[in-house]
Amino acid sequence: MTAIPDRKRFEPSEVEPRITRAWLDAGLHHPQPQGTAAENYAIAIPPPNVTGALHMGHALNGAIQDTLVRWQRMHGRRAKWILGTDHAGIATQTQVEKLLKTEGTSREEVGRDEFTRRVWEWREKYGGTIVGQFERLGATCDYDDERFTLDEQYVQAVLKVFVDLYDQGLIYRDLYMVNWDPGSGSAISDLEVEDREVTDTLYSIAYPLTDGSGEVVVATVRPETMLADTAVAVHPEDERFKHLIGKTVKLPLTDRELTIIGDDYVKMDFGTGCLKITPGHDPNDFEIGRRHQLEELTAIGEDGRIVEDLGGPYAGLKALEAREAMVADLRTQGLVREEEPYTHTVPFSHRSGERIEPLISLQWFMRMDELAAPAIQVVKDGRVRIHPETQSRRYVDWLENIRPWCISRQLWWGHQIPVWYRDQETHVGLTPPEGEGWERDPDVLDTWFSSALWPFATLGWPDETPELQAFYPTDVLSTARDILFLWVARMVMMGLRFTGDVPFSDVYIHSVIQAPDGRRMSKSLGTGINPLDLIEGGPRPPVFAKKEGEHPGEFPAYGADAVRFGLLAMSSTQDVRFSEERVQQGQQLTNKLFNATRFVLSKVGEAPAEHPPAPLTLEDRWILSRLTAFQEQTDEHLRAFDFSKAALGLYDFVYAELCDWYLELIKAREVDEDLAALLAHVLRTTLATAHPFIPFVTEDLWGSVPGADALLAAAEAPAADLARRDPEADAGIEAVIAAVQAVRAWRDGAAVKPGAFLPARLRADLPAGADILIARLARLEWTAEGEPAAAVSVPGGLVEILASDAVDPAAEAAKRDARIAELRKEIARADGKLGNAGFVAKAPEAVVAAEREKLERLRTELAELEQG
RNA sequence: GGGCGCGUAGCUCAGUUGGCUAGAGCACCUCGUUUACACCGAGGGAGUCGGGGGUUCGAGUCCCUCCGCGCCCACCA
Repeated sequence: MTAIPDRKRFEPSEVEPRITRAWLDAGLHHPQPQGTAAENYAIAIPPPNVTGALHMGHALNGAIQDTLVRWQRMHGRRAKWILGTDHAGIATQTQVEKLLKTEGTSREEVGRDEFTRRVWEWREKYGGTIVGQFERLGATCDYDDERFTLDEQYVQAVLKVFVDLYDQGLIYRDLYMVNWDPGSGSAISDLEVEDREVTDTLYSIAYPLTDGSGEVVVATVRPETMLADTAVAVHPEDERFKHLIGKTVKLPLTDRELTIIGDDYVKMDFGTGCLKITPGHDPNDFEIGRRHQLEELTAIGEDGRIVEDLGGPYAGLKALEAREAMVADLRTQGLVREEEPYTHTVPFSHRSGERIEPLISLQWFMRMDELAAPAIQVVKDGRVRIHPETQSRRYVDWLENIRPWCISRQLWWGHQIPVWYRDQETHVGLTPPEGEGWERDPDVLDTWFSSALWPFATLGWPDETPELQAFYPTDVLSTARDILFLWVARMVMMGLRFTGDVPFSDVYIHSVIQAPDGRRMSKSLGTGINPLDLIEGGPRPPVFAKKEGEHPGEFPAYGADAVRFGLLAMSSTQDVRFSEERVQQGQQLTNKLFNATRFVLSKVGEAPAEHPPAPLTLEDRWILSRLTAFQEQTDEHLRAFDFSKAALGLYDFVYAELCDWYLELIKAREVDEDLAALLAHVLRTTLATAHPFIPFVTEDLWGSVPGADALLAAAEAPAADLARRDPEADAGIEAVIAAVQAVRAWRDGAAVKPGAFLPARLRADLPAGADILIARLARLEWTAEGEPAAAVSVPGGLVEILASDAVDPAAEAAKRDARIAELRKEIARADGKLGNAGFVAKAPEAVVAAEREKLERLRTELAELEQG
């Protein structure tokens, strides 16, 4: 037991490093792989990118997961928070490419092997940053067992999954339209594409009929793709054009002829009603092309330039340059009928930010329908529960409409696809084929392919390891909404397929924390905060200025507890705006606990560590009752993933019930052994219950509390003692509080000296012992002598303030009249309600009775006042 | 175009299956050097619950409609 430092404030910066050390030394973050997954508790961290630095989302999610893990650990479960990082293909490769550029070289120049070596080197250097930042938050991840999605063992798991799925016919290679990202020089999946609104020019271009009988006019925003047109389509029912079906047109700028086809995809009322069909460069046209067995031509290559064989004079131009040149030529030929600005949504790469170029290319795909069905089932039958519930609908909808997943990426950083080619032969396997002349597929797998195996590949799968035995399936997966499909759904599918079990039983989708103005937190917008700046102090970005226009100043060093508390308190089932006040509230809470502990310790000395004795007084019974309720509610809120309520409930208990009332109520009491033991018990239980939320301050204080040995983080949380629930004491102290508040309000209004004890008479029906407490906190002195000068309504009656210098009769009369008016109004309301035959007849009896009781109470109070 | 969600005090948000005089934190005002805490305590003002309509004895809560905002999904050139 160590003495609490003699200061008036909790100083996180002094405490946190020491406590972190103690936790790490104790090794509580690293449970032995024993027992079964059912009796143990596990959370797999959403692996941050190795390139990443901690942002608000990590901090919030870190606070959530650590709260859960600590809570379960303190309830006796072997708890493992699986830690690791993701190799993050595109993001990491881009970083290192940038680095190479500063060195005046490039990926292509150094070659694949050297490039990969450089990425590893880079990873060794910067990859640890984010893990250290989690430690700073107080996160008790399993630092002794850190994984990386490119660890040798993990690679083996990924390759095995690929080979198995290939053998089972779910993975195949196909020539198909993909989202080509010119930024990364790779295909990307549908989920990595985001739509942005763009204003383009919509060109109407005339295609002359070959029989010279006229022309059809098509509308397009991408004239440069016309070199790959293979048809013109009209709606088969379109009276204007249906007679043209089967005829041909001459494709301008070329010598080719296109057939006019009918397809009901074409909207008659949009554009010109004629649609140029370019299967090689538009996903819809691709579908139409396959329906009509059209040729699939490529006009724009993977480098974003017009290709040689179709390009003619435009070959080698970038797509946009080609557009200008072609439109100019079309104008010269008089074929541009109309040009108008046109705003529409266009796909962009989520990663590189460049406009997607739909291209046909040879890629690896995974068929998803067969995997999706069981993943839908487990959510429908509750084996996987998604919180909040509304998200499960999104999950199911997406899976029910799932499409093949393009899993190959034209990158060098990642899991290289285990496929080798030699002439017409293909070898798919965990090891290279025998013989000469084989060449391995240069592509790597989509990063999410390996992420999908995270909950079991981190535990050693496919080997039947003790870790897998002890911690799979995991319990909770906590993440942001945007990767429900990218990651969560795929983990469920892969988990079911390869382990035969769900990867986790609960998915918690947390809020996204936005800037105070409602924008996304983002570094480039200047709307982001580095959580470490909140913890340790740092610049406050302008959008976070306390008052608009004022200099934003600096964040004070709030400390990790305050930040954790603040983030949990502001979180919700939907997106929320960042609120520095909540963090401040957390800081105040840590300080309050610190001082409350100092106070209690000054009272209890070496209190016995035993259970509290039978409580002696009304307030003792009350605080034990409230403490029990607090424990129960905290558990309940955590079980429901309601972190905000849990955090705010903690604040309320500590501030209101414990400090404002209980500690004030006992201040004047002599602290005997019983009271000391009780105080120590209440303090220990409070610290233990609060610990998962604000681990540093509670751990620090725990070291000074009698009867609390070793580390709080490793201690067993005291179970809520239901026998201590005491409705009678609850009601009793509630009445005391109401009475004290009423008298205080009266005193304040009457400008009575705050320190003065006023003579008064209690004419109210209150539980035994209440009178002493009221007198103590409201500064009254009960006496039989004296004339009443003022009356204060309290539960069960009133307090008569007796005449003294402190009371001004005129002011009293005015206040009494005001209260009488208020009462009359409320009585009229209640009277009207009870006079309503419908109400009395149809409302539940209890409601009617309560209303009657209330009316009675008000009438009594009115009578008392009018009489006085 | 579909789907989900939101609009409650100056700000950020709670308000369980409709039912005590609609709440909290912060901000604001007043008072207080009561030895745990001024990063504190006590007290106070402040809301046509986005608008309109409906169901009901009773609506912040349920239904319809309109307005404003956010997110997700979707192939209109």
